[in-house]
Amino acid sequence: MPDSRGTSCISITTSVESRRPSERPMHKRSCGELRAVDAGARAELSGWVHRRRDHGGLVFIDVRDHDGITQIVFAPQELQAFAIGESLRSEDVVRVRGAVRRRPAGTENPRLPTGEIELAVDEAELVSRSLTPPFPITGDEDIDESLRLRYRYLDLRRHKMQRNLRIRHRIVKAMRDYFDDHHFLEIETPDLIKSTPEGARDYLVPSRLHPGTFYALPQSPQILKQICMIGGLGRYMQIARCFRDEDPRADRQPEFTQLDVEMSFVDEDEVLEIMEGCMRFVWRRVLEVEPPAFPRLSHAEAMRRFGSDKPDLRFGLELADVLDAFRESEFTLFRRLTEEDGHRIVALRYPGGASLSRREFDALTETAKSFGALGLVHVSFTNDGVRSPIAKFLSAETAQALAHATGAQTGDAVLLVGDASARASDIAGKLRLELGDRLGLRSTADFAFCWIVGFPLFERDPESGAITFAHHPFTSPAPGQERLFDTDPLAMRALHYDMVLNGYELGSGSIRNHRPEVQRKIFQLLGLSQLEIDERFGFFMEALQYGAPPHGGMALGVDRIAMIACGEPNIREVIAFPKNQAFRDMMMDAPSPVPKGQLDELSLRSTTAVQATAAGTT
RNA sequence: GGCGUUGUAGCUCAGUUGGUUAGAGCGCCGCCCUGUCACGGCGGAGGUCGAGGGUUCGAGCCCCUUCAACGUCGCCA
Repeated sequence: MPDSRGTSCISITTSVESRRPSERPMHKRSCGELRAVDAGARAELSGWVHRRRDHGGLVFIDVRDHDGITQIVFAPQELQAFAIGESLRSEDVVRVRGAVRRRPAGTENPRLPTGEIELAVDEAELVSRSLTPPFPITGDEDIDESLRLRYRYLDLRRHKMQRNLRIRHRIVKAMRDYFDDHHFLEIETPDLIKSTPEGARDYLVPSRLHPGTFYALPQSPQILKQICMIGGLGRYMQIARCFRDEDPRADRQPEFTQLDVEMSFVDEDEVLEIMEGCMRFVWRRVLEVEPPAFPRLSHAEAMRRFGSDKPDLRFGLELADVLDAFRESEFTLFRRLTEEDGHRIVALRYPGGASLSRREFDALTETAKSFGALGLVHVSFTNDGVRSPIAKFLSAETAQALAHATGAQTGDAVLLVGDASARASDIAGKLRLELGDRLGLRSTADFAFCWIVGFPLFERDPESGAITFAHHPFTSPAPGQERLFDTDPLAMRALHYDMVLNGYELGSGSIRNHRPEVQRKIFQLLGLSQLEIDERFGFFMEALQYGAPPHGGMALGVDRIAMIACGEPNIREVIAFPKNQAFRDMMMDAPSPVPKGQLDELSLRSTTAVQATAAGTT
């Protein structure tokens, strides 16, 4: 008896899961499926009314489902069906049956995959009426985003969202397949964990059973995946939700998804290799393009050549150092910069920039100022010679040196930014991106990956002056750096790496500390007392003392990867139910007040009076 | 939290130096139409010009306050 029950269970499951089109009842088809070869067959279609074209005596409806669009035709001879056909309106749900037939010669629609055929309806059922939608589901015009978010279920019907979520699915599926092939285990880690107040702010969840205490939602599964390594699991991956209670930014959600990876007994090269292999696999399989090998740049080199630690390598226009050209210059503003250490004068080639008007250069200068520049010097190389506001201070040799350093030709301009090194790099880096945009060099169809390596282990907080970690406190120093712990920690380099695509940081990773004494030393340098280390990370420090393997890994932002792959400017376009820029869910209206009784149960009392809604007062 | 942009019909938008009854396209409603596919034709309904206050004989337009969306900076293992 148990056997037969088990068998029947399995057979039900199997039959549902394997209902591929060919095995469904003969006439049930999707709206993207029918072709000329199906002419003559009977078919049943279900879907939404996409468009209607009512000719009085003949009604054409485009029916849409997840798979595509098929034209169906209602003729007056079919009395009952025709009455339904005439009554159909946008977004009504309809189920129809009839004969598939080739369209009359000359009326095929080459823009539809199903455009050679149509369904002649003889049986129709109005399954669901729709109110007139607040915005059109057809077409791809931009709709006010708050409307789209409020009626997300309608927005999701639109072609772009269907496409984007499909691409996202394929990306995540490819990631899982890749890591499965490489013998990784997908392991779920808990969402209710301990608050470890470093880095970002935690979301807290009050405990009913333990009044006055809180769980935290994970900012990332960092410690848990390291403990998986200590637990001997070898190779871990997870498509993980992460939660960070930071202030809203355009490209940020309070909860987001990471591809989280950790491996034991590996060095930096092995992690880079496996992660690069993953992205190349995903791009090959989902986008059918083969990205070139990822160049590796040191952090210092990226700042020097591109003015950014996440350089956009889709185009050149690299930063050129021209400090030396101004050592003897009469242009005192720049000559002074040469007289003390720590300054940069960066030259940027602006192809075709010599044709810009004075007014346009003024506007560009304003842009530079918005990046933090004190000013912007431009030098134009024209047929009539060199033109520049500082022309009278520019010797022929200096102009020549600028052209040589940047590769500027006649017709180009050179932009000059002089400042303290870090600021000059930053400003010039942003100007470079501005030029890339103006010249159309940042196509969403191009993909330029790279690695940034050789980060410092620590940096100085610009406000407090305190030493803080550059990545996170579990990052291992590079080999041989440990002797600097007590003498010059800011000079220590870390086994930390970033993956960058098209100017976006996709994520970062590191080799972790597996020796408890090194981990303790780092916590101490960050200013944690022994007591604080025990309270916050005691369980972790203890775990490290039971034979921790060397390990390392990485986390990549899935939302951002999907965004770039889809060519979208915003991660909200690749998330089914995103929150708006104020982190509100406009469909559900969250966050919202809760009934007082619910707070009482949690031993909570709000210090802010919120206008109670109907739901909040019950 | 700072700064910027936007807010006019269901949607996307126009609206002149402040001037009489606020417009267009699409959508919606009605009638006509048997080969359309952004169908077509005729007719119609639909507006607290985001909200509040002010200046003015008169405000969609000018001023102040405020709300919202979006962008941007601060912030963000």
